[in-house]
Amino acid sequence: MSENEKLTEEKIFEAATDVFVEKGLDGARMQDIADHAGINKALLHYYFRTKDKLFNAVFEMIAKKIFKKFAPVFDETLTLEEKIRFFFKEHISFLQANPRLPGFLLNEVNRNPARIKKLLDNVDFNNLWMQLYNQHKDELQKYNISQETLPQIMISMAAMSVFPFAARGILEGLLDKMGLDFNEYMEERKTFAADFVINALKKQQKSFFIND
Amino acid sequence: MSENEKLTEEKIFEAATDVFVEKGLDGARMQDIADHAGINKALLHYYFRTKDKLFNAVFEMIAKKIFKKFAPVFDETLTLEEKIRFFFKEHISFLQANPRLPGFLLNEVNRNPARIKKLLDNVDFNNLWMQLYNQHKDELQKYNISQETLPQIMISMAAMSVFPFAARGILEGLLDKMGLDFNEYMEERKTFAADFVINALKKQQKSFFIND
DNA sequence: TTTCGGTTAAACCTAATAGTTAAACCAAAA
DNA sequence: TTTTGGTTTAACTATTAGGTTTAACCGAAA
Repeated sequence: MSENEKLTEEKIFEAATDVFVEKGLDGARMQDIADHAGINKALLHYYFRTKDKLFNAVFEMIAKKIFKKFAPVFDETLTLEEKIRFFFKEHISFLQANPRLPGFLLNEVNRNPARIKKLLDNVDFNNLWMQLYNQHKDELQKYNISQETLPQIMISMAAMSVFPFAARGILEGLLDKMGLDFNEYMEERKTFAADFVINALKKQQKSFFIND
Repeated sequence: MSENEKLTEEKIFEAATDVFVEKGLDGARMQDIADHAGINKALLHYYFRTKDKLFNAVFEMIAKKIFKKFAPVFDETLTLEEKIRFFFKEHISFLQANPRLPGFLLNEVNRNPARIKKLLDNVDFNNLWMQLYNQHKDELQKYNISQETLPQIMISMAAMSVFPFAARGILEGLLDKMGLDFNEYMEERKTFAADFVINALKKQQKSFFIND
């Protein structure tokens, strides 16, 4: 019984995820979610009393899933360059498998910024930057990168990875007109973005060091 | 009379722009737009028969406004480096004055990609890339940049400029926790992004050239 | 003064939607 | 066999939203 219950709840949750991601909070319909889950509206409300509760559950799950994907950047066992390559490879791969998540998350957060507050409050970003800076102190100093520019760099990396998916509706059509395929383009981008960022950082090193 | 008519139409249009940008197509209410415009619902429908027609008018205006801001990149009178600096300064300034436009545009295009098709069909991108490539042939060859990587570079630039605004709901809270102000951050970003991209490109030059 | 076009007010229609309710259903456990 | 709990069916409520209608209003032009 409780087995069955879990199964139904999961079925609902997955259906709700699909519908909310595709249509957004405002555009989603409870009937549509019930249909997707293969159940009826009464049962849907029996499990998740209101649309809002259901949405919050879905939203929180997605937000956590996405933020978790940034974690490897704080993994200690890799060099800076390795981290950058690893990040783009992993992060873009994740987004290729979940291409609609960025647009969904960004839009819903913009509509209601309070939603993300709770999740953000659990993270000490100042500490994270410091941790990251200390992990790569020598590399960063060699490249003449101060702790204050770390946020600019990190946002730039996130931007290069996430933006094409958030702008997919435009980009896909644009690439299509040039005979390019979005997925191939993103495949290339994994290495392009890594090279791009690494080059940008290396160029910042003090002039009396020799580039290799 | 016709003067007055134009004025009312503009009033409605501006109100509709505000409401649609803030709430999105699904979240916007015709009554809300009428209230913002200081008129009643009957008159609103008298000027723009349906919500859809009104939205399309607003959407098209915004899309054109945004795309126009990319035009300077194809201006012939600047060097590549000048263009890059000019682009970030101008584009980020524009977005600072219109911070919600990116999120709005991206979201509505993702919900209904067909919306952007018409506008995209009027542009010959292959030709634009070629034009751009020819304008800076010597610089690009010196940096060892092929015509095929131009789209990657352009998207990266768009990403670096647009993404922070599209992700404003998250970024603002994040920066706040570090004692940073979003607007100051974006002010810095105008030069950071330009330096970043220029460095990345310069680093690509063939190894037997000397970086300066 | 009359006419006319933009405008208002208010009631109205219709469809959709979130959420509720109550009775019946049914498979599995007691 | 009886009980139980997840499930269905289907009708129902209340509310909201897009859009319509009609009569009245009002300032300016003829």
